Amino acid sequence: MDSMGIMVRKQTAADQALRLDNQICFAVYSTAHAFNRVYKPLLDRLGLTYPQYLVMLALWERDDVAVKDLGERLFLDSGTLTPLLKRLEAAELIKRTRSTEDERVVLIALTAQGHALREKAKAVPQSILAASDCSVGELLAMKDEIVALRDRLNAALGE
Amino acid sequence: MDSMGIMVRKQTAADQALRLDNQICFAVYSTAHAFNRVYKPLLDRLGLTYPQYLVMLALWERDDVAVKDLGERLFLDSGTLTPLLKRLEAAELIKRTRSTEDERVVLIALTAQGHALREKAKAVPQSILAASDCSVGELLAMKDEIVALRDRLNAALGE
DNA sequence: CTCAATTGAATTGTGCGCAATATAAATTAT
DNA sequence: ATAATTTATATTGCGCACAATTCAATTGAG
Repeated sequence: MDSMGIMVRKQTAADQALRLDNQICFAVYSTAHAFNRVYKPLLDRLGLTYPQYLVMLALWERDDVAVKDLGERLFLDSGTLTPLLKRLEAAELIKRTRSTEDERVVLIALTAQGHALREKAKAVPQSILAASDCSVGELLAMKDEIVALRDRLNAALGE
Repeated sequence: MDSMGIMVRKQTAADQALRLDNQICFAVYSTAHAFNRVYKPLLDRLGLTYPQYLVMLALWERDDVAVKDLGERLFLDSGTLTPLLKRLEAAELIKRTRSTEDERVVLIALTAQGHALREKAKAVPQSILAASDCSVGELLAMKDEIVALRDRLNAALGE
């Protein structure tokens, strides 16, 4: 109520918290999509989608790894990775082979083409940096903050 | 080459930039998924998915709006929104009606149930805040930085 | 050693996200 | 007024994400 006795909606903290513009989750969600859209034309030239690019980044650092291991590094499960990896295999960028030591494990290794693609990919980060219109230092600082948030969120899940 | 004349791979800036851990895009991507996983059990109680929750947040601020308008606020197109809105209509949270002034336009309005759901949703942000294990001030500061980045990325798209 | 429990991957089903296309309504140009 | 263009939404197809389930291989308890 205001002083005239007319019903006025009180803007509580809970009301404020529900505003779209106040939500960090929406900021993160919409920025992820913005990144995806900036990456799209660059990755089209490599014949990769953005999630496939992430898988290739992980494999360029270390391959001959289990699907499980890849999933832990990328925070993805087999439901996402299995079909994605089959598409990368169809594109002859990776090879999937059952481990002889443990027949449950499928090992992912890069093919020669998969290794070679890394050279073409080297140009990508530079383009992204340009699109972000931001210094490397600023981006790395933000990255650290966001990763810290992600890790706290993931920790909350495990409780 | 090192001093012994043995071939040693030089770690160039381009090599560093391809490291998964150095990529802000992966930080944003994986944090968006982490948020989604934290939201899931909370939103299940409301019968909403996370994108549906975002649509409801937007509508609680202003409804009786065109699909186009909703899309601009959420950075989504009709290919995403049309089926999502049909599901919200099936759940009787919203009503879709053709505008009489412009028959191309579909107006989205909340139903009584749609309005009512807002009360149940008020508890959500508090739970997210707790999971993020972060002060409101820190989160708002990060949010502003991320939104600024998103806006620069989107601006780069328009060029 | 045997059987239950666990583990790693694959499968199924649902819901985004988006490019490309289609369609109908409105606007503009001629 | 008619044709060409633009605009708003819908549809189709593909590729994630992820929950839930299945299945085979491995491990562990008794």
